[in-house]
Amino acid sequence: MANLSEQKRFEPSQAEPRIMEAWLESGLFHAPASGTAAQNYSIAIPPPNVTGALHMGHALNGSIQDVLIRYHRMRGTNTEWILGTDHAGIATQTQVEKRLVEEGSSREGLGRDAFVERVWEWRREYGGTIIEQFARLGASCDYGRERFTLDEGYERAVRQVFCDLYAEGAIYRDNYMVNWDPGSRSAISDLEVEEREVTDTLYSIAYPLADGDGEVVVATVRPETMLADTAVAVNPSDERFSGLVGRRVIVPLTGREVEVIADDYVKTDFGTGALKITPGHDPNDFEIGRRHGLEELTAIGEDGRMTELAGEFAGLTVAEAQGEVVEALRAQGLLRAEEPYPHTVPFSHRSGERIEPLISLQWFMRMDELAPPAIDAVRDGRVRIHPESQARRYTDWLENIRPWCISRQLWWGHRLPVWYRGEETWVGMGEPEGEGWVQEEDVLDTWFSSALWPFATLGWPDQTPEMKAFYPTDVLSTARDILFLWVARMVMMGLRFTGDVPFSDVYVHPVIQAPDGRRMSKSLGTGIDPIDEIDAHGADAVRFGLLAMASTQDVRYSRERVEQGEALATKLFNASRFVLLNVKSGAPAELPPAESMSVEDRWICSRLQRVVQETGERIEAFEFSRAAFGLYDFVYGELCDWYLEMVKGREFDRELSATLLHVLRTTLAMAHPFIPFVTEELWDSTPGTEGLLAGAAWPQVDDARLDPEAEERIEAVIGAVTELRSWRSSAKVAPSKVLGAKIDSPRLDSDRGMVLRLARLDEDGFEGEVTAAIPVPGGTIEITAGDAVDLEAQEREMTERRRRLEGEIARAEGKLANEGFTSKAPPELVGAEREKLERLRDELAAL
RNA sequence: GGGCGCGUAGCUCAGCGGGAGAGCGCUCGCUUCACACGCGAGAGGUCGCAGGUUCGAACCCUGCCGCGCCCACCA
Repeated sequence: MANLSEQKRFEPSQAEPRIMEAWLESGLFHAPASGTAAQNYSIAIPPPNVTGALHMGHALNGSIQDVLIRYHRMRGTNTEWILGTDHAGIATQTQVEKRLVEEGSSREGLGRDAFVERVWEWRREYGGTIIEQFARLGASCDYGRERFTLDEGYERAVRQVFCDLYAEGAIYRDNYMVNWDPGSRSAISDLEVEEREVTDTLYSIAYPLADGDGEVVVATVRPETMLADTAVAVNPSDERFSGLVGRRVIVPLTGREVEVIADDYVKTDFGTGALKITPGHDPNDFEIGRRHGLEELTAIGEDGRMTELAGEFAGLTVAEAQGEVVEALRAQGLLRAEEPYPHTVPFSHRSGERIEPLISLQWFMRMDELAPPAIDAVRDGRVRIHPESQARRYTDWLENIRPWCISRQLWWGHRLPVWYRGEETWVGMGEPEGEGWVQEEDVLDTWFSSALWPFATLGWPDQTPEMKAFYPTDVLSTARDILFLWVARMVMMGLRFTGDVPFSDVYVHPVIQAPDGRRMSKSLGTGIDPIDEIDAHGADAVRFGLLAMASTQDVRYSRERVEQGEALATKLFNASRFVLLNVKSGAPAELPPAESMSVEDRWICSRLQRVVQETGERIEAFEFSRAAFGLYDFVYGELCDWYLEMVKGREFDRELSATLLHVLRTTLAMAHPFIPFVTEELWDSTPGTEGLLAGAAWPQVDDARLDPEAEERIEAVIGAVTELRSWRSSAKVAPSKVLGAKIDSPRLDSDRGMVLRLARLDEDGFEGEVTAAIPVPGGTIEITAGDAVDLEAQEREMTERRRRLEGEIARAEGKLANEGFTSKAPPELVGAEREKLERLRDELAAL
């Protein structure tokens, strides 16, 4: 460590890499796979995308998890933070494809095997980046046990789960309506779809009756899909159409005759009351079609272009086809109305393209048997969600869960363990015996493998020592947006395959928004790179800042909070310097017995006990913001502003040295989970420490050191000094000027020396006319200031004081005169109010 | 359309039934022998609006206004 007497602040850039290395070498981050999960503490990190870069959410979540991990490790628990990355199917494939296009190549040009090999290369080159970025934060993950959702063991777990679920019929293949993403050319799940507000045109189109006896007018925003219409539907109770049900109409442009059917889904008060039914291209129509056994036609292909069914429109894009269809209808005089129509439309979360609902042959997973146990686990408290309000979102979603489309038409991911040969289908851990088997081309939705994360990372399906030691994990800390995508699915899979919940607590952390309140996003240009912030302010500062921001709600990124953290690190550094440069060498490692300690020593120890206790409780209650501020307040307020100042008048003997060192060591240990680097650095220079702080014990709370008497006395001293300083400042007394004083307060009697020194007063100099009498706890202090005081300012100050006191007295009197208050409020409160009134009157009299 | 949350000092946020708080910013003062990335002292708020409950409301209830997020199959 650099020379303490010269360095005036902690230098993160030179200290952090060195300290991180020491931590890594120590092996402290690696927990032996011994003991049981009940004894041990473990967290599985939400695996970041392997191609990703650290964003603010990661930084916040990393800070939160590291506080928990470091705290429990210091508590002496065998603690493991399971690390790894996610192969992130679509995101990664897109990124590599983009690179290929830049090179003038393409996925198709390369072919599947070469492409996948190319992605692995990419992963080898860039996959370590985000892990290194986590390390910059000081995250104490087990870097030696890093897992990847596509590594060999993991793949085995995925296959096992797939095969088991297939065997029991929960996984099946079906022609079904899916969200087709023309951007990634793949089906995606409901959760990957986002609704956006769009203004389309609502067209009213006349469908002539087949017998020539009139027409039915339907309303649609997608006229091009009429080419695949197979019915027109009306509400059975709609009298306007009562005679029509069962009759046939002609779908214009196609000449196809379809039936008018009755279905409750159709609203009578919307549009024209008649609905064209396109089972092939609309999710609702699909449901209606299945209910009525309608034919499912396809006019739009997976390439987003019209199929042969579209006749003259075949080959056009959907948008082009819409225009042409409308023109053709207009030409035939069948277009009855067009009006602008704002509504919400599904878009792909990944590619940003408009979803094309299509019927397609996909693999699905039934959720109706997996969901109820996962609901129960939260209801009966085996999984606790914090904050509690999120639990309802979780259960609501699970209660309305629908089949999950798990196949993706991608190349990067877990290829389904399914083989076909003619009409035969084989599902198993490996390729079947015999010739001619062809493996399914599709891969699994990335979230399918992520759902196994807490146990697949520990060697499941084998009963490994790691499984025994760390499963179930303790806490899962994550952002709100993946409560369904990931958390709920982990609970379901965990219960189904291990028989146990994957974690006992879910902490849903806030979202950090951009300073202007918008979403932090790269595309909006609103992102702030945590690594830049670490470079500028240090990892401790960023951690503290993020934790301080992380109250229960969403919050705008506040650079000030980070700077507050930076200031805390500097403050702690300088306070430590003060202690370390002044203590006597060879001071005892033990705290002196309370009987031989001065009142301020007993006070700071007492306060320290309380803050240690509180900090631990707040960490365990996931109240990180309160914990961080509590720590800050203690260090700045009680420790530096008061205790160290009080101590300055004293000789640094062995006892004081021992006390100072004890207080320093305890403070460093307590602060370590929040600001690990600076505390580790200082720990190294502090006598009486051994080894790394990261491996040291969390401070023992010792009730015997609680000292209400000392707390009351020092409270009085602080109160008096504050009053005196305030008076000095408003009376414009030069800060360095020592004034004469006479203390008249029994409460301050034993501690008069401290009061005098901190307020720059001197009892021997008390002579001449009394300039002011300052009310202090327990009495007054008279001051003789001679001409050192600005009399006018002093008089103004006194008048102002009197005015304020009179106001407060009036208020207290009013309150006590209110019979409702004296008779109904708790007696101790009324008593306190009476005492207060008396005290205020005394103070006024003293003035 | 439903659900959740938020509107408190110039800014970002705590507080959630008994005398309005923090950080930053602002003003005044201070080279006080750890720290000027510091220290001390201040200014600044009808706690979104309107009702209600209560002896007492920023805090509980109702309504309204504004903002955000999530869920949802009216073409």
